[in-house]
Amino acid sequence: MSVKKQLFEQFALVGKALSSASRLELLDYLAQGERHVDALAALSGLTKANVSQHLQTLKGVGLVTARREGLNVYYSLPDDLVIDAVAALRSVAERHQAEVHRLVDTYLKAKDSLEPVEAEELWRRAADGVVTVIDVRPAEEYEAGHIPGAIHVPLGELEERFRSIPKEKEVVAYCRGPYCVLSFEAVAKLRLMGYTTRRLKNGFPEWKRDRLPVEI
Amino acid sequence: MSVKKQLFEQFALVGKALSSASRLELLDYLAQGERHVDALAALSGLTKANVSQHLQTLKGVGLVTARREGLNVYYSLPDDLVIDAVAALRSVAERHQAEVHRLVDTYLKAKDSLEPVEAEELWRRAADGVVTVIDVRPAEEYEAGHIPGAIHVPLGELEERFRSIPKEKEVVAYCRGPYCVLSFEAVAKLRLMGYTTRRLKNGFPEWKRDRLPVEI
DNA sequence: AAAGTAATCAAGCAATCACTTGACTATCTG
DNA sequence: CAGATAGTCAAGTGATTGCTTGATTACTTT
Repeated sequence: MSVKKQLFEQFALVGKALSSASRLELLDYLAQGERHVDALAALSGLTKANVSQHLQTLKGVGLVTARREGLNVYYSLPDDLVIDAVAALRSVAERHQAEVHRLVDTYLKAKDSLEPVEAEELWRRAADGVVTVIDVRPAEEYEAGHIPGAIHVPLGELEERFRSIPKEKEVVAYCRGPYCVLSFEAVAKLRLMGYTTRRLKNGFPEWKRDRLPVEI
Repeated sequence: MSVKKQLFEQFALVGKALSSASRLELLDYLAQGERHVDALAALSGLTKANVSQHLQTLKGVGLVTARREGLNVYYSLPDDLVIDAVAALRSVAERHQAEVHRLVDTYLKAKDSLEPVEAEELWRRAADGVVTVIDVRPAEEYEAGHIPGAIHVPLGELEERFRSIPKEKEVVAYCRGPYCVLSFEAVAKLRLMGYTTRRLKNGFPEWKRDRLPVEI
């Protein structure tokens, strides 16, 4: 085997030692200070024999050091390199997890976003302030009456005016009715910009018909 | 399973991905730049299918990213966190390896140091300048004749004079003969000071008897 | 010396892993 | 469309791993 391969083999041994959740947990406890085997077993909920084996594995690659004192063997971290190594794994995992979450979110929202919001649900959530309602109809129609608190953003002006819409909250777009394409297009554009967006199931006429509050 | 355990499970996945010498080698190539599967297979000497599998593993925890361009899929490192993680493993491995080497050396030298040097071997190595020869007998005996190039360091003056003995070279101490304790004691003291030291198997009288060169 | 406690060792099991082989998919080119 | 190429998938095999159980060692206390 080449020298290079041998080197990587050595590094891999360290990786192998760090490839078990139990061992990482033990290292986490040891990062707080010296512990003996029974204490670690109690903290982790593992059997004593199992903890002992994990500690041997860690000791085998220099991730922990042992010191006997009477009956007890105290384990501890030899230096900060160990903490650095665990932290590095953590960073990679966290960054990747964040990416996974984002992807899952996007996917789920994409599915949900095809499901339009019911008027009753929208009213309830708007009252809680957890959604932004936007009206994408032409100005005349907006001025003739709209859902209370709705921001008027005609579809043609969406590109210039989307900055006024907070990105944190879900956005619900509505227009003239269930077959009005304006809100579909608004949702599509906003989603491309990174918004969580859905359509109101029906439009403003239905809202009014259902005796829900109207602002002029 | 507890949230905490789940977290460690995630970190462990990253460790697992880093627990194979082949994968670390692939990451090393990718650290130099984007590469497609066949190129990595050629560089590493692994089969294409195997490289592909390793890359899937790495991608699974976000250690590499893939980009398709025509027939080729180009892999690369998503960010410096990956390099940091590998470097952390490397550091731990290297520190530990150094310790292992030190321990093995100490052990081997300790064993060897019990084996006295043969006169013929000493003469050969002294001619090469790779050993320092010290004479620990009293001044009168040294002045009556000694091994050429030998430094006179009577046992009683060892503590004050050891600074004149280079630490890099092996030190060979001799005195009156195989049963002369002076050289044993000198060896013991010098080893405590960190020297690599052995005794000459026999002493100066035997050296002279064997017609080896003498300096006065 | 005997009893008791902390830790380790040893054997065994199911699960997982690395690697191989051969088939399959995706993409480009003639 | 057929043929070629890059990459992936799927199944199988031997080796390794994590954990359990019960025995053994190391040390202290009585």
